[in-house]
Amino acid sequence: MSMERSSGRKVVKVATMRSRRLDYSESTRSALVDSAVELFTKRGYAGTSLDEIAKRARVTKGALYHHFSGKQALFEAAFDQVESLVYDRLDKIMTGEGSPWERALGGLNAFIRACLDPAYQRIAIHEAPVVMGWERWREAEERCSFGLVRSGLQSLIDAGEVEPVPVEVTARLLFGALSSAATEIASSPDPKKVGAEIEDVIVRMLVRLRRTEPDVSIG
Amino acid sequence: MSMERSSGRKVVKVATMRSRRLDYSESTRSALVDSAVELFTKRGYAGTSLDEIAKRARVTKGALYHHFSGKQALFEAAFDQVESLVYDRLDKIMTGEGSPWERALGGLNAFIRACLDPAYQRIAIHEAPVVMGWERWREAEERCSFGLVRSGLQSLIDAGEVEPVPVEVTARLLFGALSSAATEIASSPDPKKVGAEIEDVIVRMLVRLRRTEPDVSIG
DNA sequence: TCTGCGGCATACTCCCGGTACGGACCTGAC
DNA sequence: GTCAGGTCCGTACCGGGAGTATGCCGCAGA
Repeated sequence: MSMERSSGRKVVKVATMRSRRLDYSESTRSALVDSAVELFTKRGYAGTSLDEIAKRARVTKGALYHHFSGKQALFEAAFDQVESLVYDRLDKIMTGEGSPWERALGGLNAFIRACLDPAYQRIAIHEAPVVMGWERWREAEERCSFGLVRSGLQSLIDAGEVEPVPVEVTARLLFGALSSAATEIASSPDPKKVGAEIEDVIVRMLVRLRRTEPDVSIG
Repeated sequence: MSMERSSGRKVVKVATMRSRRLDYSESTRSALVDSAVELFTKRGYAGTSLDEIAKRARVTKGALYHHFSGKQALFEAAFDQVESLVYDRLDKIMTGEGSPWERALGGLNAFIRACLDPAYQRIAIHEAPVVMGWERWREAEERCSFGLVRSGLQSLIDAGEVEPVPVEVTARLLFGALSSAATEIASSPDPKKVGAEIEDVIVRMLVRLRRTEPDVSIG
């Protein structure tokens, strides 16, 4: 974003310096992605024209097609941006400190909070499977949010915290429940309240799966 | 479909008889819906043109726009058709004979089998929320499949079969899990196997919620 | 038999995704 | 310096598809 000129100050040229051109190019690219995220979130994929996106990024379709092969590719870039933000947050929690149980609960809570973001909602959860095609979406989620859900569940089992359920299937069901819950939360008049209710029900479900009954510390 | 002429046989005109014109009209309408279901299932909403749909129904866009206000309206008609088929089957089971527990398990099984139908998959579960808008989709599901899930859960609780969980939220989570499972099942190389696995996990979850441990007759 | 209208076809308009091409500007070679 | 080549982006255009305007054809009611 900061595109200030060096205002006369002589800059030392260390080795092959990164060209200013490349900075500009990257800047317009990210402007396009930002614009896409915003408009796709507001009006959806089908309801947004490339001209609008380009205009909002203060360029033309020419620039857009220089950076992206088409509308779908731009959508995927927007998807990546939105998804990676959530992933980073979750990953930090899930691989952080605390017991597997605490980390799982923390991750659950973080995911539900992430679902309050309209962009994540509409782009990553709702439209992505339709726009990108389900196969491709699943593949992408494999490396992102869903991957964390599965590994979280796996470590709970490994740690002997919960009974050995079939990981793959259970994780998919859990992720599906969470995804739909996401929409429910975001479109409810009181998202925080509904979010808390949902979290509560899921935690109680998990507790039921627990082996060690004593010392059940629910968030 | 049966458009046979009366072949000369004199037909008695009882009161105001249903006009032949109306039969024709209704027939083309349903032909359009059938065509839409088939093409939307194969190529998706965005990938299907109205000309294709009309052509497959052996009419033109003119007829299409006579019966439907636009592409979305036609999609909703296709949605209704696909959804009502599944609903009828489920409703028959859920309100049929047997204990609440048996009926719930039967309904679950029927739903998973319904998910093997590509049309239900793609139209009702996948694209409907995006095409119709999530609000409208939710409203429609309220009266259809989701309504059955909730009422099924409710009667389980009323009958004292499972512990009194928050019905609304739990039903939503369950429905979300089932919906995503639907896709998983249909796009797997061995749908029947995956379907059975998923059913198994969900049943085990329900069993955990059960109050009366003895005499647990699963499937 | 005439009129009205429901059912449908034809011929367009407009919007939008995608393509072709050209021009500005930077960069490196000589 | 300058010239070639390449990157970055704007402009003009094309084709397809959703939606509209309009008119014909034939059945229904008088």
